[in-house]
Amino acid sequence: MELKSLRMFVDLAKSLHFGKTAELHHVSPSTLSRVVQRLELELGHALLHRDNRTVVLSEAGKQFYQFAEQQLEQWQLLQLSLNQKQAELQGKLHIYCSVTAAYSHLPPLLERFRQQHPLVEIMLTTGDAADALEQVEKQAVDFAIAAKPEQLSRIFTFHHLATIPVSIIAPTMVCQVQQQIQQDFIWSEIPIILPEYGPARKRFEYWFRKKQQGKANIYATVSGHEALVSMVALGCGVGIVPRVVVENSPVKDRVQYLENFGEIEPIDLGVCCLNQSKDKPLIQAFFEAIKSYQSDQ
Amino acid sequence: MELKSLRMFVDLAKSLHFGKTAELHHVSPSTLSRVVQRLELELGHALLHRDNRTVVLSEAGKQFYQFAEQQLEQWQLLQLSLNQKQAELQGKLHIYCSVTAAYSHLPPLLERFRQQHPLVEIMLTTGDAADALEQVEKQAVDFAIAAKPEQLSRIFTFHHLATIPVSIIAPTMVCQVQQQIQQDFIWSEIPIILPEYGPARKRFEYWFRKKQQGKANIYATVSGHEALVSMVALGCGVGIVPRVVVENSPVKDRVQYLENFGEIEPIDLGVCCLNQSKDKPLIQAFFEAIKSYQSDQ
DNA sequence: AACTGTATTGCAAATTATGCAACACTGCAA
DNA sequence: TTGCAGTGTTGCATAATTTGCAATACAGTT
Repeated sequence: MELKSLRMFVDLAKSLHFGKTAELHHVSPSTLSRVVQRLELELGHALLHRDNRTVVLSEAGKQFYQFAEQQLEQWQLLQLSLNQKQAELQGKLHIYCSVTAAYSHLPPLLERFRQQHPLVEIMLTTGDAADALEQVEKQAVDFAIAAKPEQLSRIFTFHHLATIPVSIIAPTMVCQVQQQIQQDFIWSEIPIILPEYGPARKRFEYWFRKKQQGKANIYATVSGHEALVSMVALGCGVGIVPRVVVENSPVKDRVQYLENFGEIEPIDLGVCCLNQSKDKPLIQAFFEAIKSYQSDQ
Repeated sequence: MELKSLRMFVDLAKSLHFGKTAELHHVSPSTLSRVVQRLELELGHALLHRDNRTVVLSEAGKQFYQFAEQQLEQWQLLQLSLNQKQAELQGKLHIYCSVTAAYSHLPPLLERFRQQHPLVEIMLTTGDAADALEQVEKQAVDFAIAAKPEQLSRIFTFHHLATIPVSIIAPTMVCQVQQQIQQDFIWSEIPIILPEYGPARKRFEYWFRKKQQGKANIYATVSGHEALVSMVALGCGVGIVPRVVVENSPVKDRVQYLENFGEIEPIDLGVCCLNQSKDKPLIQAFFEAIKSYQSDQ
């Protein structure tokens, strides 16, 4: 006996019309017919007397109607009570993430969390995505939005948020680099800009090694994907970054994606905290907000 | 949110042990784990704090526990109330069925019905199964347990009970008939005993016509499948009857089934009443008892 | 380090729910 | 009497969900 079924029955009891009630609940009349039949089976009594012309509540149906309204009301009271208790939660939450994630993935999660916990103060530190796990480990922050490394230490709890494609990008402006990629594409001659370390860099190294194209011509290593995009846009070289960083960059029109260079494994982006932290009320509440948000997608 | 899920949660809240509670409810621990997770998703709050060693109720879990117990109690009160009202139902119910059905199919249905409606008086008329629909149509009875004819008139409501195989039977005693069927099996020479009319007879006629074996040597036609079985047992001929009649006959050891003579369509046995009668409280109650019984099988 | 017991999860299989389309049916109009 | 309109039901194929096996993760104990 689902709450959804109870809501349908309550509305049917008021309208006494299968078609209209079905439409109200965005189901087909045949579905509503079966929902009612299942309720009747579970209860062991007919709830309605009906044929193709008339629908009336039976005596059992009248009692069940009251029961159903009561359940739905108690459910709402329970949720109100729980949400109010949650709203009472106070304190400060330290979050670390990249600039891009601060634009792309954090806002809806924060909105959901703050809806439920308006009294909790958020302190956000942004920086290089590759530093995220270290920040968590040092307990400089409560949790971070981070890319999952190949081998995640067992001291962390990781909750998946999104799968992020990684791409190789080049400048769109006319420059030596662009000429190089449009003519003879010799990888070992093209200046490459890499992150200092982190999942994107590891992917590039792995990918380049697979290509077996000699030594990479590393022009620069930068701290932070966003800076990397800027350098590529300026014509300094080609680079490898998560797509979402490009999409959220003010210079996204000045870079282009290089396609057809084989598969680069996407990044598993998620929320990451220490195992020992996950039972802390604030962190637990945040994880619940994430799950609640994700189950509504 | 199913009542079953609530019951599981309530027991889990008491035992704080997934394995034991799963066993109590005859499900696997993985199922229980998921049931709880679905409740948590639906509620938007964690109900338990747990790892592989400890399970404790969260604050939300404590409130939900009270909510769940309340729902289950109210559900029981509702059912008690409805069943008590049903028990108040009085009157007389006239039922017609064959002798065999009176032994084979009616008892559990009557038991279920009388559990729920002890004050209702039952009047049972037994007779030839082929007369069942006529008795209903004449309103000599309220309903009958009958075989569904090929074309059921639209004035009847029919509720399926069982699918009854139909068989050809012969005597086991040493006699002329048995010698005939063991030697040259010439159908047109074997004495055949048929019901006067009804679904079994129609099936035989259809089946024999398909066999294209000349004119049937009809030795006798009898009123009632039970009498037919007796005559076959006495060596008077072979006959065609629903298997269940044989199974409930005192002379069942004196007849044998003739196999490998092609498919005979089984009988669709059910409860049958007039459309205009089905909303009568007593008849409606009986149909509800049937459905309740059937859903417990 | 190995073991034990417990809760969780990937995944294939089983089960249930859904909606389309057809059906059954009744009241009404022609 | 026939045809139509509107309504609720049902067979069945498909989609969605649930279940349990087996593997996994993990913490406490030895």
